[in-house]
Amino acid sequence: MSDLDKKNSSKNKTKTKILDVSARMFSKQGYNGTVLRDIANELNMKAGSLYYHFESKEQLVLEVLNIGLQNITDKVMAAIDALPEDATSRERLFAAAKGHLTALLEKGDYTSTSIRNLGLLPDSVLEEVMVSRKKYENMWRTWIEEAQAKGDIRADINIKVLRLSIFGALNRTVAWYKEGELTINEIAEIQMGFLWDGIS
Amino acid sequence: MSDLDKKNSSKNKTKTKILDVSARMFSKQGYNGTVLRDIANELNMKAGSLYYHFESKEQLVLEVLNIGLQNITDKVMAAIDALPEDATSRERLFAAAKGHLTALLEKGDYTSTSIRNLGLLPDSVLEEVMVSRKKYENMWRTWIEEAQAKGDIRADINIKVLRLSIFGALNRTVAWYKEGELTINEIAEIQMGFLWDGIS
DNA sequence: GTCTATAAGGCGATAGAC
DNA sequence: GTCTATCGCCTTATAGAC
Repeated sequence: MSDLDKKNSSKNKTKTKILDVSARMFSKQGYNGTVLRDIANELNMKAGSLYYHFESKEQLVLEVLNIGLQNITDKVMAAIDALPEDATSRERLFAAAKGHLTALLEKGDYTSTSIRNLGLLPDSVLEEVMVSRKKYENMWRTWIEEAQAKGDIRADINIKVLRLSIFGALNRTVAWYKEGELTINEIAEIQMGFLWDGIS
Repeated sequence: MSDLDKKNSSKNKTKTKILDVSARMFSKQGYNGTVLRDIANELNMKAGSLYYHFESKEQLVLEVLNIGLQNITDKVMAAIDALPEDATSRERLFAAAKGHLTALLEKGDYTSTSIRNLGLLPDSVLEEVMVSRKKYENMWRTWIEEAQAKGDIRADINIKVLRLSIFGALNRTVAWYKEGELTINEIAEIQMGFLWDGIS
């Protein structure tokens, strides 16, 4: 039995449901603003029962964060891998942005838990999640450096500030995105378009 | 005696100190992650004593939020007012961004409390602070609309997404800014430069 | 696997002494 | 204005029945 099968087997169905509800509440109300009783209530369970599946609240939020980061990494990697070998820097960065934003807004409860709570979590949790977070950021760093090396991003551009500005603009989208008006891909296209081509 | 004098008179010195400490802790640890005993401890006081100055924790955070918004509005308005009559759209928006970022990073405890906690606060607090927040956002909306009307921002630019992207990029700066490397004005200049001129 | 019951401690807030 | 003392409630977490 593969890891994936195990994850979705009935054995762990309850655990998955707990994670889903937790992700939703952590991302909406914050880690400190979410109490285990609320999570249990939503599942018609009692708070104590959660401890059969998780050994602590910290462990629970840690799993949510790890799944979120995995989701976003997978989505962005898939978007990049789907590109042809000879894709331009522009295509590469726009594809990455679309993947990032899709993971954030579509299955966003897990991913936006980290955005909403980063800096507000117990230190022990933060430390554990930082490693994979740095890895994800490094992927972007690489793509941006390559684009600048090829001359597709001007040499005078501060790419550290650029990367942080991209994350800033994209991540903030969770605070104002409403389904219906613009598609996720359109928003990513618009936001990256500002940066790539300018607005003037 | 003017309002300003009253604010700084010895009569309200303690209240001001409580606000300062509260702003720092709310912005760093979040509203729900900050307990009144921590605030009192920092001031060599007991938690109960805070209630001589504030009627509740909600009232306390509300005052912090209002001061923060006032700070940022004042700073941005001052930056705009300092411009000559015939300033260009570019100068206007860059000046606003510098003012915004300065208020955010320099006296940032008050201002970043709202950024850090928005959506994680009691509804009653959120409602009260929304009015002035909308007013501030409307100032930006106006400047951006005027710039597009003058043709300084291209007609095909989605200015709603633009405004939200500017806030996203600028506000996120609180998460990574370190004194020493780049000045606040340089960061604002760089970030607005990406948007105005593009990076390619 | 989930329940009830409860421990052990933290929280915001209040009352009254000083 | 600040203190001590405490109330009433809520929180995470555990133990043992079912």
